[in-house]
Amino acid sequence: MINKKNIPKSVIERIPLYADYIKSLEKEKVKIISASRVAIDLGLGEVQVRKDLNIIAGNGKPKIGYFVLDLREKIEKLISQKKINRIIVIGAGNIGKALVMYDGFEKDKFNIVGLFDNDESIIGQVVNNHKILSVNELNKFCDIDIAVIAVPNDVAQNVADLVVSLGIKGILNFTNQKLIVKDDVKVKNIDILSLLTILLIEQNNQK
Amino acid sequence: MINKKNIPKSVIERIPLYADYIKSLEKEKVKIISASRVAIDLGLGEVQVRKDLNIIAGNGKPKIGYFVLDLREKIEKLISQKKINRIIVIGAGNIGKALVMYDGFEKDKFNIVGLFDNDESIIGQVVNNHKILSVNELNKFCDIDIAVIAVPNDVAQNVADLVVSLGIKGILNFTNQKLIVKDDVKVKNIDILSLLTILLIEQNNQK
DNA sequence: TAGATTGTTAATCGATTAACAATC
DNA sequence: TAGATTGTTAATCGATTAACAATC
Repeated sequence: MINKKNIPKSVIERIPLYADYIKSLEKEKVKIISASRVAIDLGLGEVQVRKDLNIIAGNGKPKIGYFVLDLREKIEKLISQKKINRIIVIGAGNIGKALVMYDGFEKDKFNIVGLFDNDESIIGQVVNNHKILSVNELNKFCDIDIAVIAVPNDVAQNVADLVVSLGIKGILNFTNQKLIVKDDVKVKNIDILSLLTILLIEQNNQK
Repeated sequence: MINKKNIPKSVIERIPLYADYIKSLEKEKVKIISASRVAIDLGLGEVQVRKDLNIIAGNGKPKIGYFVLDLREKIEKLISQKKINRIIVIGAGNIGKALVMYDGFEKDKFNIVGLFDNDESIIGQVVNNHKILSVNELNKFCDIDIAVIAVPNDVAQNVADLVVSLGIKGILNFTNQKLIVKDDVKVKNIDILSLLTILLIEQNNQK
């Protein structure tokens, strides 16, 4: 694959925001948009948006703006070459089940293709059309883009090791455990207790 | 209240990590710890830890290190004056229910004191000892530290407005919707679709 | 041409890291 | 005293913002 220019981390993190916004513009049949308009609508700085869009798409027309269609295509290409991305969820507890029940995925190019657990007493149960499978069957699945880990903290690292050994390159980690992985594997953490704690500190620190 | 020295955002975000670590040291009866040991155990830079601990506690003893007990007390004070912090969950869908079922809260000084929804057909149901209440009853609750918003996107801002009007100063937002609030109200977003998208971009961008 | 908008270069800001001074 | 560890000051790095140049 041809090497892309490296996009700064901070810009990458804003791409989903732009993606949603561009989608809404297309729905409203807007054809052309200026950076300043985007900035106002998203509550960002104008210069920042101009720079971001330049990095992301890089072909705005002075005096005119950006073609919405082109922006959408450029952003789509950045996000993924594939139309549908395959996700597995490991851990069929409360969080795992909630994810499988969530119906916002299909619309947004994510497809949950497997739900796994190691608890014999629930394997075989069906949650929203997904049969809970044994983790032993994990290796039968291929071409997985992202694994969601929603197991108890103390087995999280083991599960991560397994997932990495299968060649999966993206992990969404719902546990409290900091996962150690090779650095070509990307991990995002959703640590609810930490976020609650940070909220308390920020409240407390502001008085 | 006396004004504290302002702790940088980046340091605040690492405090939960240190807090957990210090707790584990106390469990193992460790009395004294050095910054370099902390750095190794947490996989952080040594200088960063030294600076963080200095900001957080600020009374390390050269040649000795930090007293674990003192670190724990300083961190606790930063996190909250209160022993137990009161949380409400708004939205008794999959995510809301999963949160109420989660049993890691009590141990960690968070207490869910109310679960709310506006769907008449589920109000009155009981989830893990929490009766689902009507959002109309929200105003009967006081002294709430954090509201978790787990409702459909299109009503998220309304719920946020309500929550803010009740004087709540911390929001954990599970919706896709960017919430607009007064700036003395702190918001943390858990946007699963965005995180999945960022994972795809990072994978794609690295090839 | 003049004005609006993009794109680029420079300045600022905050966070991290490196080098060194202080101290028990 | 010497060595280990903290604390501080300076350098570096990345992200944001400001100022300006380019252009349709």
